[in-house]
Amino acid sequence: MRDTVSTMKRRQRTGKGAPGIVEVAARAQVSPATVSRFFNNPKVVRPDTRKRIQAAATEMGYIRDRMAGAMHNRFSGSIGLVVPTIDNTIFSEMIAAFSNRLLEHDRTMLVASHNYDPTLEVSIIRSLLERRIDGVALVGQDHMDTAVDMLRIRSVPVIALWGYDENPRIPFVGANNALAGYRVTRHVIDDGHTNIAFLFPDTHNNDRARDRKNGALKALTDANIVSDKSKLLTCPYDVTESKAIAKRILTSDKPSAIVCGNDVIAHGVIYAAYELGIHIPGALSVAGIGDFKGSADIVPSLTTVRLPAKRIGSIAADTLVHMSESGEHDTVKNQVIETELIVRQSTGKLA
Amino acid sequence: MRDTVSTMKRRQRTGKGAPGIVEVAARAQVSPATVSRFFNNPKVVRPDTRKRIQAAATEMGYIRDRMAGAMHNRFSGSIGLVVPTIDNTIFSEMIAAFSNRLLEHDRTMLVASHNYDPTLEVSIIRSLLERRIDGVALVGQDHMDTAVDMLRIRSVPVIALWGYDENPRIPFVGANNALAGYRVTRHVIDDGHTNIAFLFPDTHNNDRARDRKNGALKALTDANIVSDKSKLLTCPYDVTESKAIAKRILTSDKPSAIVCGNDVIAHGVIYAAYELGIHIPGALSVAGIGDFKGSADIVPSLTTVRLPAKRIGSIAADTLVHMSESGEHDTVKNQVIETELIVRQSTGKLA
DNA sequence: AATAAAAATGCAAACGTTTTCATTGATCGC
DNA sequence: GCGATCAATGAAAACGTTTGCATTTTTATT
Repeated sequence: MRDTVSTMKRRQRTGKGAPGIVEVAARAQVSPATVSRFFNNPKVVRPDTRKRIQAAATEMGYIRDRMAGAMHNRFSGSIGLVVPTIDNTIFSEMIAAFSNRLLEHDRTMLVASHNYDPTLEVSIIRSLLERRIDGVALVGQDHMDTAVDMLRIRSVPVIALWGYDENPRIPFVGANNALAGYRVTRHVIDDGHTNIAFLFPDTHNNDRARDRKNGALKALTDANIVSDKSKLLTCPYDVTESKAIAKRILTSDKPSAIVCGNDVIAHGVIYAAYELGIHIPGALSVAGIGDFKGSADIVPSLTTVRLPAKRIGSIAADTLVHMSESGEHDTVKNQVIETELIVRQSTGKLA
Repeated sequence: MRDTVSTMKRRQRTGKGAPGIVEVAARAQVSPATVSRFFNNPKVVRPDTRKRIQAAATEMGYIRDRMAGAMHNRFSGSIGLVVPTIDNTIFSEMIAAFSNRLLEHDRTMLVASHNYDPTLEVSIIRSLLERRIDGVALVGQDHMDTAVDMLRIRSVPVIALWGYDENPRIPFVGANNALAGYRVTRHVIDDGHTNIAFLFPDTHNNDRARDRKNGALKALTDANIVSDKSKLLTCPYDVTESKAIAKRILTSDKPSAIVCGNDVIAHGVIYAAYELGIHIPGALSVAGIGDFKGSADIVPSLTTVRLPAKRIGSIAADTLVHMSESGEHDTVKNQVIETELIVRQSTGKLA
């Protein structure tokens, strides 16, 4: 009798007819425990029982309730990814790779973006923690202590993406951004340019941009070129803005080369040059960092440094899954992704 | 005594020292029930009690466990978004908007991509259902029956994005893609072009593309232009591929205008023309659909039809939250987003 | 100040699984 | 063919909340 009441209530809750593990068990003539085992560790149940359960489950359209399971399990099956922005090419390729790889591990991804606001990041992490995520990937090493502490206390596996640090507080999967900045600048210098402008994003709360910029400036000093403050411009990751800024600088300062914090910025610069009738690479060399989708196709094709976003995403997903499964949170090695200078048609020797 | 055992076990499970609702209750000198009420419906607890609980919670760094809560609650606080691809500009702007709006509603987003594979879509939906999502947004109306049924049976709110349908099986938030295709083609025709090529993606499992293409072809027949099969090309949403295909067609068929299934394809066409030294719009008109980020900045700026991706994302998030809260799954009205022809410099009168 | 009504809180039973422990059934060596 | 081992299953106690109902405290009314 009481069974009926409870069942009815459940039905109402979950919709018309969503069966639970006990309904499946009843139909398969086994106990709920066995059904549970069937789903979590099939090999411990005898083949013919397996078949019966499988049949019952599909016939009834059973879908497991991982939330209920997670209460014992410690694992929710979801992994978080916290990025500055989702719709920027910089991250969207990585997000996609991360998500796809997670799917292969039978995990789901919770993503959220904080727009470079560390406080918002904290509340996002809190919100993820409320959902019992099995691990989180953050971008870079610049985070509020609160954020890192919350994760540490609950011993949730964390890794930092993109950044590179000799002595990181969070293990990372990333590339040496300073080197990337150095290399691309060095390439431009090797082509004979000395009047070089730089378009980099705000380095506040953004260690990747900071490293790249520092690397770029180091190449300058190494070559004994005095860097002029007026040639060091701040520019967000946005084509429209970079195009506007580039137009300004190209009509006033007239540098012979522009090094950009990433490819999106460089795209804007190329468009600006086009509109002003400045020939690339004849009158102006342009270089980016990142090698985004489209950088090989734009005309002229863009000289840049390849930072394999997809690989970072996949490796991050693998690592996080491994960390959560093995419980080895501290023995994780930092993973340095190699970068590569890609010389294309947007840069050339100074005439 | 037994309390100690259980507590120790929990600690081990959740990490070193993550307090639960009962620990907070103890410290605040109230019952767990009251703490629960405090978090779910603060106004039912007396102000001074509220203060005590708040204090205890922050001091102990308590983070609620929504999974446990969800077992009674019916709501998990997560909403799913299933898209064909994540890293394509077409969707990433929408995903970002969806996510941000969800965050404002104190919900989190589970995203996954299926790469236009309906079977994979089904298993993604299953996986989301296992996580007890409160609602799902899908893209378009082309889905396997299994997918829709699984959701219906559990009465999980669903909406379809982007698509438009007179008589949709899923309520939608989208734009009239056929009209968009019609308008942009019509514009090109009005400029005097008759030798028009079309670059559209595979319309299999993609009602948006299908509608756009049909709209475009309708504009053709309405203008009594015979559409030549050889001018109707299939091209994925990818700059590299569209550039290659465009180069081919521009050296053989030499159309005076190319209408593209979306802006990404159009970007590729513009690059192709550049490389071939074909002047736009002098010798070739190019038009896209979508008005993506960058389409206003590319040189020449792209004539296209604006389909406000961000608005679709935000509205979808709002609608889904409302549906899940109110339980009104069936009274939801379809929401048509208006499109707008944006004439820029990539199209011009036939000389 | 006493009583009725309302508001706040506590108790304990859910929620749908997983998992330990115990039990049953099968298998094997002799 | 018999006990001994091992594999497969079942019964029941968790997991950390929420919530209906009962109880206490507060407030309003006279």
